[in-house]
Amino acid sequence: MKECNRKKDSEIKEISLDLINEAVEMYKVFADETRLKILLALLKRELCVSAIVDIAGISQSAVSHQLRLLKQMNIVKYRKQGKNVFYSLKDEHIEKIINIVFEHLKEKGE
Amino acid sequence: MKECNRKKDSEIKEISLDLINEAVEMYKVFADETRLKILLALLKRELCVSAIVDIAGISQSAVSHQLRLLKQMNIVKYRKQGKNVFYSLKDEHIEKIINIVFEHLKEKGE
DNA sequence: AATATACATGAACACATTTTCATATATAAG
DNA sequence: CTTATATATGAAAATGTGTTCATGTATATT
Repeated sequence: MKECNRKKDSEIKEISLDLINEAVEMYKVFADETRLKILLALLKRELCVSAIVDIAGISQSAVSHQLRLLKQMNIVKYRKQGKNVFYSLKDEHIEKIINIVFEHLKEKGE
Repeated sequence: MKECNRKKDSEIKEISLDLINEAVEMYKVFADETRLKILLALLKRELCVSAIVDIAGISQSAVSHQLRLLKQMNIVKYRKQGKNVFYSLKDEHIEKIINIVFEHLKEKGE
C-alpha cells in the first residue's frame, strides 16, 4: 500500500511557511519559564526591571536580556523614569494567548 | 529609591511554578516549525506517518521522534491499521491554541 | 521463509537558546 | 566631581532541542 491518505501537493500549501514561522516565533516567546513569569507579572501591572528581577528569580542581566527579546518581539513597551525603566504589555492579545493555555491545563487537571 | 513597585513575597506565588512549567511545556509543543506543520495538518484530518512525512518535509525518523513527543504531551492519539499508524489530535483545545495565535498575527498584519 | 514496507528508537551531532560574568552607560545623590 | 544605583550589553559557558544515521520491530506480500 502506497497511499494511506496522503495529500496532493496542491492541497498542502494553504498556510505559508512564513506565517507558520511567525507563529512559531510567537509561541517561543511564551515557551520559557523566565519569560512566562515576566509576562504573567506584567499582566497585572507595569513593573520596573528590579521588580521583575525579584519575580523571575534570576540575575538582573538575564532579565535584561529577556526584556530585550520581548521588546524585539513587540510584546512589551517601556518608559524611562529617572533611574528606572518600567515595562508593560503592549496589547491585550497577550492575555488571551496566556489564558487559553492555562484554561486548557485547568480543564485537563479535572 | 529602592522600591519602584516591587511586589511583596506574599503576592508573588499566586501561580505555582509547576503550573507555569506545564504551560511552558505546552507552548513548546507549538514552538517548532515541524510540529506546528504536523498539528495544522492534523487539524483537518487523521493522517498516517508517511503522509505526515510528505507534509513536514523532513526524514521519517525525525517525524517519528516528533510524533512520540506529541504523544507524550497528550496532544495526539493514534491507531494502528496493518502496517500503518494513523495519528489524530486528541482534543479541540489544540485548535483553539492554534487559532488564537494565527488570529493575533492576522490582526497585527493589518 | 524471505523480502519489502511502515514506523520506532538510541546515540551522535549540529545548532539554538539561556544564563552568567564582566563591564558599560545613564541618572541620581552626596 | 565622586560615588551609588538601575539597567543594558557583548562574549563565553552551559544547556537544551531537533535532525540524521544506523538499526530495530512489526506487519504484509511473495
